[in-house]
Amino acid sequence: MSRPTHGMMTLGRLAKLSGLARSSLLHYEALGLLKPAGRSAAGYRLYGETQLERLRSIRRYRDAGLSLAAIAEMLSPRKAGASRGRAPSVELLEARLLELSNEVERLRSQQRLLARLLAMPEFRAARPVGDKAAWSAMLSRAGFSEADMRQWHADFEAEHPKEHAAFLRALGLAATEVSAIRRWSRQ
Amino acid sequence: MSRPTHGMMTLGRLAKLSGLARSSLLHYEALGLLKPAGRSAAGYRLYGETQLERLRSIRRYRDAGLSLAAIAEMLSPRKAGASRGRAPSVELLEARLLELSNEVERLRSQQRLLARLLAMPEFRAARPVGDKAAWSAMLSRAGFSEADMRQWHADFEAEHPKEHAAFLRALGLAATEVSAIRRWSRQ
DNA sequence: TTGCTCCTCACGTCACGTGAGGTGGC
DNA sequence: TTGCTCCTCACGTCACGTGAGGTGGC
Repeated sequence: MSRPTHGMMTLGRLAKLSGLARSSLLHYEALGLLKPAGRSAAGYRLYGETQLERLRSIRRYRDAGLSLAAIAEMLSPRKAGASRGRAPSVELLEARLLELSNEVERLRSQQRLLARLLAMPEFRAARPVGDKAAWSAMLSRAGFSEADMRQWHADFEAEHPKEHAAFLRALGLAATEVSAIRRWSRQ
Repeated sequence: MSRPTHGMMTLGRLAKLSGLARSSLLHYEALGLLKPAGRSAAGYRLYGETQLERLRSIRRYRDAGLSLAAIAEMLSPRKAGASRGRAPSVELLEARLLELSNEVERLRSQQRLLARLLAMPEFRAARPVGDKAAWSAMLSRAGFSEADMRQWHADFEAEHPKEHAAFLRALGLAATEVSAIRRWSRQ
């Protein structure tokens, strides 16, 4: 019961799989939100799929802005007298909630990248960036990956083509470079 | 200089206009992020358009996930030697950042509503909701306004028509009610 | 005069983050 | 043996929130 069973994982492993910090998981445990399935002989916390699933629920609700106290309330077994089982409609709404979380996460990562770019003194300086290579280098220093750059230009071009062009010209890029980037953004 | 000038506003007024809590504004002041333009004879803080603009910048960056310390760093006047003035490209990116903030806010409000709906015991109960009137009443108790309901069904129908239909049936609505809601969602 | 807003501390809260000091497993 | 992960306190941090006790303006 308290020895490592097949499929059991330790705190660090669960943290990695769930994408949460170890300190968060310990915090949830302190609040009574997430208990290990058991302990190893050496006292290590051991978790199973059940806990991972529960953690995913916690994340969904936390991402939706609920307080941990409210989540604990939601996930606690219903009081006596309430009908048992889950309504099928619950699954659908939870799926939708997850979708919203993912979309928010996508937008937030764009925000973070943009903010980092804006925070760069070289970018805020009044003089233009220069050419395409200098611009790529700056994006890279701001933490943009190759895929981020591509995605970012593609979104900009798709949503505001005129502003995208104006922006590239304002950077000091030559007309041929501007066209090249825009063509590549539309592919 | 410290008397109420035309266009000056007090703490509460600025809080309302900016959509932030008064305590947040006081906190920003304690950090040196936002200083009043002056004080009234009675000691009231007085703010002008300059401060409102600065606050909007703070919000944009905060919404993008920057810490207040990082924002203070960004908004502080550049060190000696740096070229003065703003690059025109900065404006464009800040506008984009604002757009992203607004979109995130829209999604987050949907999340909050959904989470509140999911938290309702009546909704989680295994027995179906019943008819259209009961469903509307439940949405209303979850904090949905008339516009929220409309928006929510419209999004659901537009993005996942099949799931929307399945969901409405799972609520226990009659086929005619399901069709009515879907038609109304597509208008 | 009533009711609302403002003031200044100071302490509370929420969701973690960060060591310090020590033990366990490939 | 080395390096990594784990353990348990306990205290720190970030961004506010919440009074307490008092003054100001229509």
